[in-house]
Amino acid sequence: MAENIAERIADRVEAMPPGERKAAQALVANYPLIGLKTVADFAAKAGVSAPTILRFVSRLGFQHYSDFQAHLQEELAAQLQSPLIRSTAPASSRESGASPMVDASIENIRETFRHIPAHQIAEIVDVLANPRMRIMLVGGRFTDPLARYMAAHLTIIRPNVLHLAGQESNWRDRLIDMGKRDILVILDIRRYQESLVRFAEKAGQRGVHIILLTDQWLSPIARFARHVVAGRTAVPSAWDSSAALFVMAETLIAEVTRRLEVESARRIGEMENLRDN
Amino acid sequence: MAENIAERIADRVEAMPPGERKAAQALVANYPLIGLKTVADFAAKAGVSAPTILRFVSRLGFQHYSDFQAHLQEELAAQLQSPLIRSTAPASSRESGASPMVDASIENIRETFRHIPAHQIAEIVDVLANPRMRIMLVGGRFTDPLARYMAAHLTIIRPNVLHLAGQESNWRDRLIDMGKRDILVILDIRRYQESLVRFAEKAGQRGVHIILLTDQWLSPIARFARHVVAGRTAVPSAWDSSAALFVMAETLIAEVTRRLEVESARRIGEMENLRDN
DNA sequence: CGCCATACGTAACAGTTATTACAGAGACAG
DNA sequence: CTGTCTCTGTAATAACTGTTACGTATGGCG
Repeated sequence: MAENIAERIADRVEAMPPGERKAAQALVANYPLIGLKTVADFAAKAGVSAPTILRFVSRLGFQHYSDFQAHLQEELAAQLQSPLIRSTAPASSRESGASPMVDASIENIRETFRHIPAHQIAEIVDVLANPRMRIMLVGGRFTDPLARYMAAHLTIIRPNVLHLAGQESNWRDRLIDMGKRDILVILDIRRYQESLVRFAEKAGQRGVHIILLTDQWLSPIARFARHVVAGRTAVPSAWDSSAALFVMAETLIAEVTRRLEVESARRIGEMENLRDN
Repeated sequence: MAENIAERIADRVEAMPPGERKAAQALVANYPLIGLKTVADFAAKAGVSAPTILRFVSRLGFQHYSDFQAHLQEELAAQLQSPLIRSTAPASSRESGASPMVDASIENIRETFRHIPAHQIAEIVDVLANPRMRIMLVGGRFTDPLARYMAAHLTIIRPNVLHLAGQESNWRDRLIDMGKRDILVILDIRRYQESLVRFAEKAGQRGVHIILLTDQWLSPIARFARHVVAGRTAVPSAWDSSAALFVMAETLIAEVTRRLEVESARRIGEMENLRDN
């Protein structure tokens, strides 16, 4: 379905009459641009008539010339999106330039991932991908949105995902139900919130598997956590940046999704069924 | 004459009226493919009418839309023919080591900011830093946490910041109080949520100043928005990445904070007083 | 040599497109 | 508030585009 048009041509070019073969040659010769022009232009370039072009695209499986063009455009779009293609770019603005804020964020992301061994991420993913464990997520004042972000994705691909929202008292009472089969993902950066620390401590005592995402100075929660991920947060701003932790969150989400591919596919299918009714 | 159209846009975008500026944004956001489609398609993507598109290309120095398209095609042809890009890729020499996910995220951030002129960010900051305007923030399924993140910061440095949480019906009823003195910050990436579009449309009709953070394919809300920021989202994952938009959010927060430095310092002082009692 | 099937182009048609003129909406100075 | 100027969308139009039907040419086979 999503196959390349160039390949499709190569497959069928032998079975084509001479005129259409000329069309095929002209198309691959300067692929794919003439395919985006009008039928008349295409025909002139190929040295055939317009109807021959239409018969050609019809043989490729497209009912309308516009379908054919749409397909070519999609291919082009995918190709242009791959980041490495940027010859027309002003090369100067490349290395830095954007803004100190952006440069610092990128540097933070790089540094954060350089200091984290791959096996540590793998271990966390193992834990998060275990469907028999219940996942709870909570964050501080500014990091709670990141917890929500993770929860929004995880809850789609696996069961038993819960974001602890609202007031501290709300989730403190949940402690009584928590135990060794629970995972607690905590996000906490400066200034560390006492309420979170207390909560984490009690959860740790009950055997909850704590995964902490924090900054490079390490929240005191690190003492109770089984896994600690430290992200760089320094940027030229009055605030600390959570960008590195955000990318970390997305990375974890992506990996867990990959791990649960089969299970989650079925799960998503069921969800869409439920939505249709 | 043989200059790049993207550069030509960057030169003249400041002198353009708002509608044509939206056209410029839409074109730069996914350059250059929408420029190769029909005027009507281009107009729909940009959220303006067809004549505005024609005035836009006219301002770029093209007498006919077809001239404009021809120029774009030549650029594309030159770009596609130069094979140096992929082979001499400098990204490998640079330590790309981390992971494809991280590399893609960094590249997305770079690309996003490269496509956004500095004055556009400045304009948005101007609006957000106006204390007489009320700011409301809302997001879609996965982007709502970003709205929360922005709200959490903005609400500290200035008054009248409100995150629209929960069900659609909750905020739809707020429309009646909304008008020209309101700013609505909307985050919306694929797959765009109908409820958000409807909400934005009605808000736009009431004169609300809409700032849209979306992906490179532009949410349909772009039609109603006064400011559109398009972030790259493609990563090697089953999900789209909001990392670029996250950095954009942090950048906006940082800039607004800087702008309001004096006012917010007093405000923060008062807040701490209130907390101590 | 004659018949048939396939391939191709010409020409007409219908739908779509770019383009233009015009009027309403909005911003701004007086 | 009033007039003016800029900007923008609506609607009509003229050019063009894709598409189809049809006739001609060509090559193979009896």
